[in-house]
Parts: sequence; structure tokens; C-alpha cells
Amino acid sequence: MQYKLDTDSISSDQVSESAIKYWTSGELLAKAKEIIRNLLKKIKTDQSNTVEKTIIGSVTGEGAAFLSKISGVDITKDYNHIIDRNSIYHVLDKHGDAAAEENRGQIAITENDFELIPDILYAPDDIVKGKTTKTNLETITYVKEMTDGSIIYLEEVRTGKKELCLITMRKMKGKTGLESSPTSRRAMPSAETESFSRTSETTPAGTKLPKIIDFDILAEKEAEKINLEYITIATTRPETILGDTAICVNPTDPRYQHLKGAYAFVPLINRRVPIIFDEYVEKEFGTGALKITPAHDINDYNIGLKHNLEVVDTLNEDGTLSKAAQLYIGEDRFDVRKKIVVDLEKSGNLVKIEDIVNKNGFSQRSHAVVEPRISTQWFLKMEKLAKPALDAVLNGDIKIHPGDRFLATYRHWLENVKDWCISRQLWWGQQIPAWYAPDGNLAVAATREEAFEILSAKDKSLNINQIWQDEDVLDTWFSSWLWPTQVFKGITDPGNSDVRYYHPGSVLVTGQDIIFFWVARMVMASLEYEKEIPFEHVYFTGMVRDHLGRKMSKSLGNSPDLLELIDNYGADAVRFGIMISSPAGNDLLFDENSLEQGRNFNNKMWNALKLIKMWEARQGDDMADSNEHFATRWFENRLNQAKEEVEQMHNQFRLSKGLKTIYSLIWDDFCSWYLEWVKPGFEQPVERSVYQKTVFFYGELLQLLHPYMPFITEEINQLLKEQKTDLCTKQFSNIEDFDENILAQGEILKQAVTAIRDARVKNNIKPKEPMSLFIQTGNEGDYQAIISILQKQVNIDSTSFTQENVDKCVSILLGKDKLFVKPQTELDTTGQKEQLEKDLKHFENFLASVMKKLSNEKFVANAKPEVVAIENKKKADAEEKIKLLKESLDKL
RNA sequence: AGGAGCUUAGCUCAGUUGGUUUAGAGCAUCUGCCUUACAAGCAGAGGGUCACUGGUUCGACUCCAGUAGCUCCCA
Repeated sequence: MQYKLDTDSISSDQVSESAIKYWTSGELLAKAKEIIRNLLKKIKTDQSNTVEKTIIGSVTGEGAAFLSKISGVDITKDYNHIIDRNSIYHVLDKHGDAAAEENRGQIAITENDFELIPDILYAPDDIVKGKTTKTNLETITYVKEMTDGSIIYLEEVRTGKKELCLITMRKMKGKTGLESSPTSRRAMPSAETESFSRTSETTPAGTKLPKIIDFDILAEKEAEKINLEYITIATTRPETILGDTAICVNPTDPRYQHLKGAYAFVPLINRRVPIIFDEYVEKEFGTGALKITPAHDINDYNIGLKHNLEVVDTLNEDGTLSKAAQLYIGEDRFDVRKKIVVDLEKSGNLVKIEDIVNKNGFSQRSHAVVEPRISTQWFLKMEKLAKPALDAVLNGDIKIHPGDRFLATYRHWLENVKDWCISRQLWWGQQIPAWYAPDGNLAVAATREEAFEILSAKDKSLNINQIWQDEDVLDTWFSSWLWPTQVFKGITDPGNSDVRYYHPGSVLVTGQDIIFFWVARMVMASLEYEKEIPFEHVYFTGMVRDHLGRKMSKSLGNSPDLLELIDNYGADAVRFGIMISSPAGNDLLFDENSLEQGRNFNNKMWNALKLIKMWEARQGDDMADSNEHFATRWFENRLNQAKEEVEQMHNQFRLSKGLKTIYSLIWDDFCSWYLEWVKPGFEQPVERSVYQKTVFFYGELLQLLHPYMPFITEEINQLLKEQKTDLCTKQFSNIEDFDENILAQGEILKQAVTAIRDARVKNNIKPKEPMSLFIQTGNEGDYQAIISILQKQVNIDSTSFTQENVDKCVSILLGKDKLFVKPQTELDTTGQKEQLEKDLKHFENFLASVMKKLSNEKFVANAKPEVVAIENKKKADAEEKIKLLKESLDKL
């Protein structure tokens, strides 16, 4: 630590106001800022990630947010090289693979760098939650004991927005404690624990390599009290031997067969403990012998129950050793961990020390190491509840989307369901309605009075003031699972009209991360209390992550500000951006590019409206057989086709695909093609029927899009023409059949337009220069239908059909048809030749691949006849095209 | 330790029973256009041995197994 502390103010063990010195904007803060800025600068510029630069610590999410705040640089956003726990974990594992680091945009930080970051940010020893004040600020105090014995306090004030800001840094001397250990591993909400590889020595950062300590235990055979033996076990937490009540070996392990019925003495305290045999122990792992500490490991606890072992709790809640430990009473667990090694060596029980890496649970908030302790918790038996909930999904009553993707997860969890621990050691929430009497009796009841009634029946002398309620609160999910039912009072007022009307619902939309916590349990609750499923479909949305793939989190500060995004892009564009890039169930890496796409789409739709409104006052009489009639017929069919596609996608809950289809329908088919086809010439009138159909089409498109982009569609729909209903209440119209023939003609038209435009570009023919068109085809009818639109679109002044090849033309291959376009000016053939040769090459390669298949006798013999027919058709088509291309080349 | 999933163009992702005119879109890049709704646009172009290895098959991006990397869940 670099901070020099004012030792004068360190006076007594008592925390007193006078001992507090405020550093609001003093040297300490200035120094910290400087250090952090230098570090960030170094991280940003340093490109050399070498093996020597090994990580030794981490910055927490809160620390990162703090660093951002204090340095004025958003390190979670502006830096490619992020210091976060993942990168450190990665480096620890990979031991500094420079290339891999570079790929991931991460960088290793040296030990020296890390010492510069205030320790308090890294691992406070204690965390004290302060009061909530009038202004609704929650104060959290971090405590860190420095090497010189002084203590640093860091106060964090969280506003309603959970914004982190530093108001004071002050130091004082006083009583400090470790993170109070959770009373049981099971009781610790897993969401608040994080575990990651770190050294087995769980002392704070800066210590050296981990150790594994083996020691001997004196063994004594009950039968023959003569032979003295030792049994060796390995442990990473040697101080817990004081709580050992057995040694366990595998019953089939030949090494220990002779120890049946034997006892051993725990070193230092000489507690006599049995040697038990249980298959839980893996023979291959360690020495094959395992010390059993029921009070401090849930697995050991279960073995203890099985073998009737004593439970010796050697830890106090503050992490110091209790009287039951017999030795080192009142000393800190980490200090004892070191001391006991020395003492074991002195007593001759230490065999060797090895380095290993193991995993520890860490409290998310304080980063103190979680020490498992055994305590009483409330559990809900799940077995009977799980079966119906599993069946409901397996037999299809409840359908999970997307597909079977999460079905496997759901199934696996329910098939291996464990009893639900509903106790939480938190200071908020609904207190567990269980009451205890001094004699150990217990009652579950709604109120103290009811509980007293039950308890006093057993003990007449009991006074109501003598009973107390369980201090723990219920898991928050314990109320959530009742949601589908109890939100309509289905449990407290069974069968009431609301619950009968609203239960079951149709679709649950939620995230896949709470598939067990909530979804499965809601199914259980509804089946239990309502005897029916709570909903028919479950749709899992993707999880929004940042551009580095990290979860959005308040503490990391990587969540985008939605209101700001809406200001910048518009609400519909934000909706569009999220939905277009979130295929069902897949994670979505948030990227503002997709919002931009949404904004552009909005703009496109406004412009389409502008164009149509320009026509409103320019309507003219219908002409007998104008080209526009093909356009309206075509779009009507295309619209029905697309509506059908969209409906299918919605039925399958493929929302992003549905949106993509509509997007392309509006932008490409409607704006790029249809509107261009019906667009009248400069200052020309538009036919009345065409105008009306166009307005109708646009209205239909807006309605299709409305669920995705509700605001702009409603707005444009109202501006388009006077409406009797709003889109949000309007029912979708029926989907009509569509004519494949007209759609196919539309495709020919699109392709012809594209090909002729392309020919102009490739041959340097100006768009304004009119050309003549000659068509060589077996289907003149298809072209008759589209010819006038085609002429207008690509500036053709005359069209004729021909059987021959035409000279001085650009020839275009369109399917099996051939188009010849003739410019007025002399044609430069070099570009055309290049293109033809390229095409020829392509088709020759294609033909070769087809021939390879067809010349394979096994293919012809085994493949389905229709598949062979397709290949034959491909062959014929390719040969035809090659022939035509060669002809064209010869002409040049 | 176990479970689930992912890996396709520079980026984000489509690709529905194995054969669909030798893999598609948006963004980004490059080229040409201020063409009378739209430069937040229009017309084009380049870019992929579908993570790797093996297997099944006449045929694999697609099915199976293994490997590697990544992610999540539960310990």
C-alpha cells in the first residue's frame, strides 16, 4: 500500500467521532486519482503481453465503476483492455498466452501495477450496511485493515439509481471483523456467491503460492492396542481438523481394509474419532482418506448424518475460532491456518506441503471467503411437486420456445430436483412464519397468537412473550412462484371469478436464467393449487449483453441508458434494434449499429408516406390497360405470401425472423420495387385505383409491423388517411391465397431490371441514354405482362421479340432467356467480354460439380429419383447457359 | 465434479426433416451516383476450405463421436 496514514488520530479501540478524520478531497483522493490515471494510461498503451506479466489480483465490478468515477474515464467502455475478474481468471488458467489475450482484447497486469490500486477496492475485510436516510440514500461502508494496524473506511452512497459515488474516505482505529460467514452453504443465495479459481490460501491478495498440507494422524486399532500406525489425509483448510469427527475411506480400498472398526486421534487435541467406510470417498483422489468435518462442509455433514457423527462447530460467526475448537480460541481462521501448520510440524504430524489450486466461494458484495457452517434451515420437499411439472412439459401441455433447446435443461433439473431451501439470512423480506418456544418446540402459524395457541397446548406454563419467531426470511422466489395464482387471490379465495377467468394464461415471456427459480416453480404451484397449468407457452428471450459479451450489470456500469438511446434513435428504433438481433433464446450482444438500422428504417417509412401523400392531390382517371395494373396485382399477391410467412414465424415464436421478413417486405418489395413501378412520370397524375390500392397496401404493411414498432406505425397510419380504428386495436385481416404465376413474373421483372442496370454500369452506358431491347424467350407472355414497367425502369424506348442473336448489343442471360440491349452509341466490348468469361467459368465449374455427381454410379443408384432428376435438370440448364455464353463471346 | 449450449464473411447473426443453380442478411469496407420520397439514400463490388479431427452416407454447414475455445446453470 502506498498510502501514508495519519497515525496520530489512531487512539483507542473504541470508535469515536473524534477519531474520524475526513479526507473528502484531500491528499488521499488526489493521490489515488493520479495512480489510477497512470495505470489506465499504461493499460491502454501497453501492447506487450508477456508471460512474465502474471496477474495477481482483480478489480471488482464495483471497483471498476469506482475507477471510472474517480478517474473520469469510463474504463468499462472506453478501453479495449478491461480489467475484470474474467480476464484474471483467464490469465491464471492460461498463464499468459499473449496471442489469446490480444484476441480477447484483454491484457495482463503486473503485480506492481496492482499494488497501486487501493486495497480497499479489491478486498475489504468487512462491509457494514448503513441506514437508509430520508433522501433514500443507502450507505455502505467497506472496512479494510492495513498492515500497520490502521483501518480504512470507504463509504459508498447508493442513490435510488444505484449510482456509485464516493463521498468520504476516512480512517480510524477500531474493532474490525471479517465478513460474517454465511451460516450454511445451502443458505447462501447462490446469486450472491461467486467462486473462481484462486490460491488455496484464502488470505487477502498479495500472499504467495498456495499450500496443501498433509499430516499424519495417529491410528489405533481397537482390537490390538499394540501396533501404532498413521493414516495420512490431505487438506487445504488444516485449521478445520479441530472440528473433525471421523476419517472416511472407501470400503473397497485395499490399503485401508485392516482399519475396519479402528479409531484415530486428531493431532494436537487428541480427539478419538472413528474410521468410517463410505463410497463417497474417491480412492484415486488425494490419499484416499478424507477427514470429516460435519460442521463445516455440507457433504461432510451428510456423511455425518449417515454415520451418526458428532458435530463440532469450531467457528464463531465472525470467523474466529470458537471454544469448541479447544485451541486458538478467538483467533482468526486465516491466522490459525498458518499457525496450525507450524504446530503440526512441531508435533511431527506434517508430511509435506504441496501447491494446488482449488475453488472457494466468495461473497459477491464483500469478497470475503465464504466459510461453510451448518445451521438449521427450512426446506420445501420438491419430489411430489416436480413430477407433475415435468409431465406437463413432456406431454406438450406447456410448450417451451425456442424448440427443445431449454427443454433438456428443464427436464434435467426436475429429474434431479433437490429440496428447496427457503430460508435466507437477509435483513429484509418476509420473515419465516415459524415460532419457537424455550423448550425447543416449534409451530408454524400465521401470527404470534396462533403460534402461541399451538405451543401452549403442549406446555401450559408458557407465556406468549417467551416465544420467538425464526429470524430468517423467505427466499424471494417463494412468493414469486405463487404469482400466476395468487395475483388473482387463487389461494386465499379459491375459485373466485378472476382466477377462473385469467388462469391459465397463454404465454409467459421471460429469461432462460430463471427457468428453475421461477418458471418450473410456477408450474408446480399452479398444478398444486389450481390443478391446472399456469400458461400454455413459455417464450425465452435472449439475454442482452454488452459488446464484450458481459452481462449487463448495474455495478459494472455497462448497461446502456435506455432513455438516452430513445432520445438519440427513437423508441421504435430501439425496439427494432433489440428485436432484429435477438433470435429466440440466443444472447444478444448489444450494439448501437442495429439501432441505427432501425432509425434508418423509420426514415424510409416517413419518406414513403411523403411520396404517397404527394400523389393524393394528383389522382387521375384509370387507364384501360396500364402497366401499373401488373404492379398492384403483383404486390397484392406478394403481400399475402409475406403475411403467411410472418404468421408462421409468429406461431413458432421466431420474432426476429418475423421482423426481418416485414422489414424486407417494406423496404425492398414495397419501397424499392412496387412504389417505383407505380410511380407516375414527372408531374403526371396517378391512377385513382392505383392510389387507393397503394394506400391500402401501406396500411396493411403498417399493421403487420405495428407490434414491433407501435409508435411510428400508428402515426403514419393516421396520416395516410383518416382511420376509424387505431392499429393497436384493429384485427388482422384474413390471409388470401396468392398466385405463384404472378409472383414468378414479378421475379423476372426484378431480375431483368437488375441485369439491365448492371449491364449499363459494366459497359459505361449512361442511365439517361435510351436503349433498344430484344428478347429471345420461349415465354413471350411473361414478358408481355411486365414490358411497360421494365421499359420505364431501365430507360428502354423500344422492345421486340426475336429468335436470333442481335449484333452490337450487350447480351444478358436471364434464366434460359436472352436479353439484348442496344445502346445508341458505339459499344465498348472489353467490360462485356470480361463479364462473359467470368460467367462462363462459373457455369463450367458448376457443370463439373454436377457431372461429378451424375457420373457416380452409386449416386444414380441410391439417391431418390427426384433428386437425380434435379441434378439432370441442373446439368441441362448449365449446358444451355454455357452454349449461350459461348455464342455471345463469339459475337464479340 | 456434473449439466446445458454456442463456434458460418471484419462485426452481429440467418440457414425448418442431409441433395434448393457450388452458403444468405444487416452493419462495416471499396467503387460510382446530390436520378424529380429518401445521401439516415440509390446502383454495384470484394470478402467465407461453415472451429478442428474422425465417422456414418452415393452425398454433410446440416447426423454421430472426439478435441479445442467460449458462455451459462448447479455444486
